Amino acid sequence: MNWTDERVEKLKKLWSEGLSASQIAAQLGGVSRNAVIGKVHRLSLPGRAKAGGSTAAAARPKRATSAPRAPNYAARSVTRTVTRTAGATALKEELAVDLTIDQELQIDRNIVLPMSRRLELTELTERTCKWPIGDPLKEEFHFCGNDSPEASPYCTFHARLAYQPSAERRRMR
DNA sequence: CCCTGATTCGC
DNA sequence: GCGAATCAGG
Repeated sequence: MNWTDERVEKLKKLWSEGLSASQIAAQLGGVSRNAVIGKVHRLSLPGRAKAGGSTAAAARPKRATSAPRAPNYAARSVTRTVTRTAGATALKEELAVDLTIDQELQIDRNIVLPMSRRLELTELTERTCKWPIGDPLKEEFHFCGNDSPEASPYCTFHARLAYQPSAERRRMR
């Protein structure tokens, strides 16, 4: 694979967006993360903020200091709205999620869903969350990609959604 | 062990 | 210029 103008342009774009070298390599295809890093240097693109940082640390949105969680021992349901733009149309998706106590969600302000690494199908590995996000027919479709423990197909968050016992069953217990 | 970027150096 | 090997780090 050679560095066509197109590929270089894509590299620049993704790098500036804070994707890791390996993620960029996976999206470009046909190159290793070393190749990407090497190219980044040759282009003398700005490096990452701190050396040896982990997952797109520079681009990771910093979370506001967490607000105190309401001490509520009953399960409750929360509806939240996610807005995204598709073309000129703003779509709204509503997710109703059953919350139990001490779920590591932030009910805080806007940041409701755990950040995802927005991995492409080809970027998934044995230990990345394979929870699909978005419409498979659309460009922005991706997978969660967060760490999935113990060869689980999902991260801890999505495993709870995937394997959520029915409300009935929970009441029985 | 998993991952990250940085550097070196033979090609 | 390229990128695998290696290094340094979380």
